[in-house]
Amino acid sequence: MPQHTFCTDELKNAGFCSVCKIRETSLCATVDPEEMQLISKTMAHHSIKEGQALVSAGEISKYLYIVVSGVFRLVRFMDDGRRQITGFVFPGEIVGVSRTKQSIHTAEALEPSLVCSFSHSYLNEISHRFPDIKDKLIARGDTELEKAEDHIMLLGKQTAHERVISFIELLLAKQSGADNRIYLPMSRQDIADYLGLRLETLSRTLASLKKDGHLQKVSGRFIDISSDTEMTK
Amino acid sequence: MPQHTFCTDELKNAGFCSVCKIRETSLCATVDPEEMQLISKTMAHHSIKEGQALVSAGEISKYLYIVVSGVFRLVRFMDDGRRQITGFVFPGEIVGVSRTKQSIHTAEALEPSLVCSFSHSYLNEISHRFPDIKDKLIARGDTELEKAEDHIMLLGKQTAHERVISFIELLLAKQSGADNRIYLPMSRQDIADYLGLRLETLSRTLASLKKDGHLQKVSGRFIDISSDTEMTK
DNA sequence: CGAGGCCTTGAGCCGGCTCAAGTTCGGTGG
DNA sequence: CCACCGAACTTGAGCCGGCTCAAGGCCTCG
Repeated sequence: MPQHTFCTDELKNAGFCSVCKIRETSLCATVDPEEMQLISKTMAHHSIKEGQALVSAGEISKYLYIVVSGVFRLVRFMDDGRRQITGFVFPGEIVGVSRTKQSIHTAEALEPSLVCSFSHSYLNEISHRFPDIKDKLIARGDTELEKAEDHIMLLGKQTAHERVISFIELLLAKQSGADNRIYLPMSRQDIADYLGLRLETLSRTLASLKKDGHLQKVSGRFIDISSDTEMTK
Repeated sequence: MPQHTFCTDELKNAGFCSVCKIRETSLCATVDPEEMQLISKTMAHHSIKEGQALVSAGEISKYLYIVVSGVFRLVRFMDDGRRQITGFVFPGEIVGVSRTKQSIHTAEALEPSLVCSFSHSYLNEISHRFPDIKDKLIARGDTELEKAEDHIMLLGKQTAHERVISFIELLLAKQSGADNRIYLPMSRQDIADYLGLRLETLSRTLASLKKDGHLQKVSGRFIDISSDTEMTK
């Protein structure tokens, strides 16, 4: 597994919340340390293979998943096969919030990933002791909604150039790590389906951004950004 | 006030939850009748004038509003003035779920409307007695997310024709009342900004749907649907 | 070294956009 | 009641950004 991936070996082997990198920013932050110890022993961890679905469209998910490492795409199809990616899910984010309704999209791993899962009934149970959990879930839904609305702005009003730049900035924000170089966990087709563009248009737009000097290098799953320009189209 | 509006006189005069038409489908359904009586007396009702903003982009809303009658548009601008409507809010739906974050859109009344409001702190308080309230809020966020995702599909993958048809079907679902005739509470520009189309394209598409026989009549704020065709483009 | 994905590039087309007149309609004042 | 006005909507003509179809590179893996 190359080290540019979102999935670190460290986490793969750990299996305990104490070393979880995303714990503090996630749901678990509302639970006190002793309780966490307890949960840590009973909670299920899953390692998800590349391409595997965490939740599937039309099914009701009994579990809520927290992505520990890896990236997922949320995919939705129209009857005639047109595919839209409605979002990507990064570490610390949640899949399967709804405990009642059937999911409208499928969540597929883009790379080998780690998630931990809580059954909705268990969450409901411990929410008596930790009422913050429900507040967190409400807040989380709100954040998701903002993401969706940003996406709506992008699809409704932005040009191809703007969309690609927005997308690169999105990834940049997630990957504060390796500076100037961005790793794309997803294929061109995934990106195009997220941006509401055709594969070819995306490719051409990337090429044009390189020619403009916005990007330094575009090669496979890596993009080097020209550090001086702040992507200000 | 013409009777085709979403805002009925009955509700305007009432001011008490007992006659509220949307109570059973909304948040309040989780509260038992006696408590409702109490709330009914203390709760604030507001009548919102056409064009008035319920919440504004960039501001934190201290209140959660339930739309009792009327329709709102959720508006968001880009720096250069491009406008996107990210959604419409119909009776029974909620505005201002977030108690912490500042709103990213403005909610403006499309017609004289009635809302009732709860302060977030009050909601938090009574949620001890009625824990279902938080579950309802979580579920509500989830429904919103589905709406947003439908919108994303529409903007990302549908043609102009499909978008207009989807929109008409959306209104049809909200207005189960007067059959075959749809009333548009919003302007053409609002619809266009919702659908990610230009005003002119929307107008032309409506004209073409009429010529195709999908629509019988398109005149101002009314659309008559050809009852035989089930809009199956 | 060959096969098969995945990505890029090319050429031409078309759906929706732009710019620019009309047209309709509700409201307002004479 | 009519004349006028402005806002909202429709229609027309031409253009262009992104799509389609098709070929050509470039990795990866066997």
